Amino acid sequence: MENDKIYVTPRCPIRTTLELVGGKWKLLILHQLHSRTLRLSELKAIIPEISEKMLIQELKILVDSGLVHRKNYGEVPPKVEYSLTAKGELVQPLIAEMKNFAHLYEGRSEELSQLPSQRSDK
Amino acid sequence: MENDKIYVTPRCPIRTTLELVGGKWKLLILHQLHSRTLRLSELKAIIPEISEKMLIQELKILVDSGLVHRKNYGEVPPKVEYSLTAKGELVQPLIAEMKNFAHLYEGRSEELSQLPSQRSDK
DNA sequence: TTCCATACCCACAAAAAGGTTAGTACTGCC
DNA sequence: GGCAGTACTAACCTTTTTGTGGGTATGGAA
Repeated sequence: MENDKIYVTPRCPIRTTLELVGGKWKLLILHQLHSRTLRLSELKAIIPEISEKMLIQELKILVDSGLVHRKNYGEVPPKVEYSLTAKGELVQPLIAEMKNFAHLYEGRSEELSQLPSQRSDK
Repeated sequence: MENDKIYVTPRCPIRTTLELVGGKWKLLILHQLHSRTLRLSELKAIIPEISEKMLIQELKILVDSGLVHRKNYGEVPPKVEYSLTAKGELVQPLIAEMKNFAHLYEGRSEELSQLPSQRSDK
């Protein structure tokens, strides 16, 4: 069996996650959609740095990967609402870990020694 | 914490984390270095898909950001060992969450004791 | 009629990320 | 001398990602 040499290549879950939520914007979008519904224009206002094209493009990818739900009201002027799917809500603990890591990384060395692997459960 | 009108821009922890461990390779390298010391050639063998240039480049960034420790033995032929710093070990829960997310995304939430059927993606 | 607002699309350009190939320095081995 | 092994550098190139500036459709308001 493969014992010593565990190559990272085959179906690595880290890579899977990277493919799903990697890049500059996806996690920020998913974070803003956490437990609420937003329209495109609202997302644009909340994340002003993202270009409209990027926002639309990333939302489409997230919809295609099943993390975001898109509800089109078919009205004029257009009205479309975005929200997280059940799978999309699964990124929440990941985002929480990222926040936690960033805070620990930024000069809170005192608390380094006291937490081996604090996990936030719900 | 997350309020209605919180813009994502100013010193967002998600962005901080993205800057530190974002990209295609950093998390894979950090994962391999978890609680062990590896030389460049060993990392190269474990992650065969990464080019040597990328590996060196990413390692340098990780050293600069204080996540990885570099020990140069000053010998000839060169011998350099890489390991995680205390801050570097902090990414472990993050990686664990990514693994967890990937598994949940792929629909293994309820079939823990079952043999999952081969899924061909990637 | 003209304009507005919304959620898009498209062509193109710039920037970032990643990859390829070559070469360096040093020592010990044959 | 010629070559192998190791951790790197540097020049150059390709691919991917991100950004810019335009345009579309529709119905109602002005």
